[in-house]
Amino acid sequence: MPETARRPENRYGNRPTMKDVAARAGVGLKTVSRVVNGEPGVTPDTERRVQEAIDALGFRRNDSARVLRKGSTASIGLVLEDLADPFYGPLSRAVEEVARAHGALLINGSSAEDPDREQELVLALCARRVDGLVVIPAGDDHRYLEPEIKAGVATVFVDRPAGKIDADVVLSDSYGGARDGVTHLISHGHRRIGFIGDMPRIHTAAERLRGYRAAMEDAGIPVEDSWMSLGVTDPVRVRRAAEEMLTGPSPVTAIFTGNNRVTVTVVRVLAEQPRQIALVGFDDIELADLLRPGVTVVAQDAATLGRTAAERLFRQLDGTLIAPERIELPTRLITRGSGELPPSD
Amino acid sequence: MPETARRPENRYGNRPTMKDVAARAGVGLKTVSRVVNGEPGVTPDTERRVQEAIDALGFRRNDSARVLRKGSTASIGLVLEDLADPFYGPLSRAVEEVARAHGALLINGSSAEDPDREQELVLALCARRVDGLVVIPAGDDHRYLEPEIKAGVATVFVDRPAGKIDADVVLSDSYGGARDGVTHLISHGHRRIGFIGDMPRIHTAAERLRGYRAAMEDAGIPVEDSWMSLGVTDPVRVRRAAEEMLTGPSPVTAIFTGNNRVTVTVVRVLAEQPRQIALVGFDDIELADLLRPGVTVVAQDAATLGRTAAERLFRQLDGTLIAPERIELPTRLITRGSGELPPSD
DNA sequence: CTCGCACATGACAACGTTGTCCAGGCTCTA
DNA sequence: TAGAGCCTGGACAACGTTGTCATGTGCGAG
Repeated sequence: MPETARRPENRYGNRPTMKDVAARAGVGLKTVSRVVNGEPGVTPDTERRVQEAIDALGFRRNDSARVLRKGSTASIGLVLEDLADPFYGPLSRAVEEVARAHGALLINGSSAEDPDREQELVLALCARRVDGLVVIPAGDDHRYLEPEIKAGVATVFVDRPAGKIDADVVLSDSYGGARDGVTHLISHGHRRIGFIGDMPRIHTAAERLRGYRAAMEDAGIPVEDSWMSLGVTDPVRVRRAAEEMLTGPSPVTAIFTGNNRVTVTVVRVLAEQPRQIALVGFDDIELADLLRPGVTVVAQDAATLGRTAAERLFRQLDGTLIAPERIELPTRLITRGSGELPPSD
Repeated sequence: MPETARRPENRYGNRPTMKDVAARAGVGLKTVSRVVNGEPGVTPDTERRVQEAIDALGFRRNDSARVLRKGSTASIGLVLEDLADPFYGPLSRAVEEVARAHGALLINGSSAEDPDREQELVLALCARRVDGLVVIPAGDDHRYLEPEIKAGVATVFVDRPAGKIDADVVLSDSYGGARDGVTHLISHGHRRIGFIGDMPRIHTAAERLRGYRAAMEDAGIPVEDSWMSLGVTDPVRVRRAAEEMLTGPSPVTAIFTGNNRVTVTVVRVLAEQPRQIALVGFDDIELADLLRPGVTVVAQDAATLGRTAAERLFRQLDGTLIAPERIELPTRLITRGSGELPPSD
């Protein structure tokens, strides 16, 4: 039996192919293809016969083969830090909506803030020949993407800029937002203001820190080291950092927090304090308006971030876009009470 | 020129193939394949030559072709209601983690609670020949999936059961959870208790309503129609529904809410009321512990839901699993204050 | 020295689809 | 009635990879 088995034991059983449909309908292979794709040049009668065969066999076109033949996968990849983070939900959804409008599916993965995992994911997506990539970078060196981009994979970075390559970037004005937030605290009489943020190797964290420093400098306030806590996001350490700022030799009367997770923890800590401490947080958080006091935040619009990036991606694919660009979206200060508390000493 | 162009104008430019690598390395096509896949039977020297050619050309294996040949796509689909809903973030992430552990990518889409869109998405995923599907159903008839399941697409439904087909289901004990929550209110002296939930055509909503009714009946309390509001989730209508219950002829002293979105809105409404109204909500919400009073909830574990479903999916693929099963995960009552308020009249 | 064996390598078909091209049958017109 | 032109349908190659099998080479044992 020199002939190889007609059908290997695939995971997806033995699904009917166009050939099977053609045989059953008594027509040629290509005619089935025409019917399936709604191409012209098929008599209504033939079409009906083919359609019957399709229904009878439960045929469904194998897009893998189609992709191989056509070259475009009609899918885009989204690599973000953590799907479970409430900040990325709306962003992800916005990207999906745009993809859907362009008839593309969305493949997404979480990098868990690990550059290696980011690269692994991105390259896996490239191997699948996604048409484009929306990446929220974890690493700071994306030269590994150069051959891919050159090969035609549309790429847009979101939330943070790409490292060491020239690419489209869509981000919020972290620097300006943080400066506004801290200036807001200063305008309410605060001078000893703490900052708790993520590792400065993360671009947004560094920018927000820069905004904090700028606001303080504009007001002529020298910043003490003990007021700043960097690279701290897990609840236990944020708690300790906040408590130290509040009880140190030069205790702060207000805190600016660098992202939603830090803000949530600090809200908890402040709720336990005997005296009232002002707070402004970067990123909006749900129910912030219902707390007493309400939490004043510098809000960024995650959905717009995602939508803008995805639309830019598809414009790259259209060929409408030429040069990479950096788009910065403004933030919005939402006052709810916590940022308007006066200094308590 | 009867010969067709060697390379059509693909979206992804002209990427090098194994053939190109083979030519450059001066070896056969199959040898390149062996190197790329780490198969044995290649001299170190040959391997080095091939590897050099790969690096020089920036070759990356085309997984579309691989998929076509091998039959398995190493990817699974997740269809949920809305990626942006904080309840689905952790679920989605959990599914992704399990997929990752099995070397699979995750393709996901939002049905927006629209049965047609759900079907469209699911079938698109099937056409891509995903190995399996995790579906949070929007519709209540999934017979359209029968040919797919028969063809070998592993399928697990989450959060709500499949309609009219026999399939694996993983869900929370909505009935028991709701009954516990309402019983909790009754045990704190409430008799006029309101219920605000989603459309009863959604299984979880119906089950929670059933739990509410059961708890009331167990306590011998006849339920008045004006205490129940069904099919209402958007903030404006939830607000109106809540206000009507509070001011009607037989005003409620406590409210049980059927999901996180409803809970959030009701919390807002209750914060405006002159008298204190007790509240227990289904689904935990972030910062619920920081509100005054804290929000008592019936919590379900979205991550465990997702993880359980995904693990079951891969056990289907292993062939370890035979018969479809229905797995019900317990809920947990978390008391924080709002559910322990006494009746205010 | 030779036979056989292990091992490295490559030729070839196949996966299921789509693009190209050609054949046959029909209608329409001169 | 013959030729031109259109419409329908099918044969075939190609997409880039992997599985099967055949070939060639070198080496050790008898």
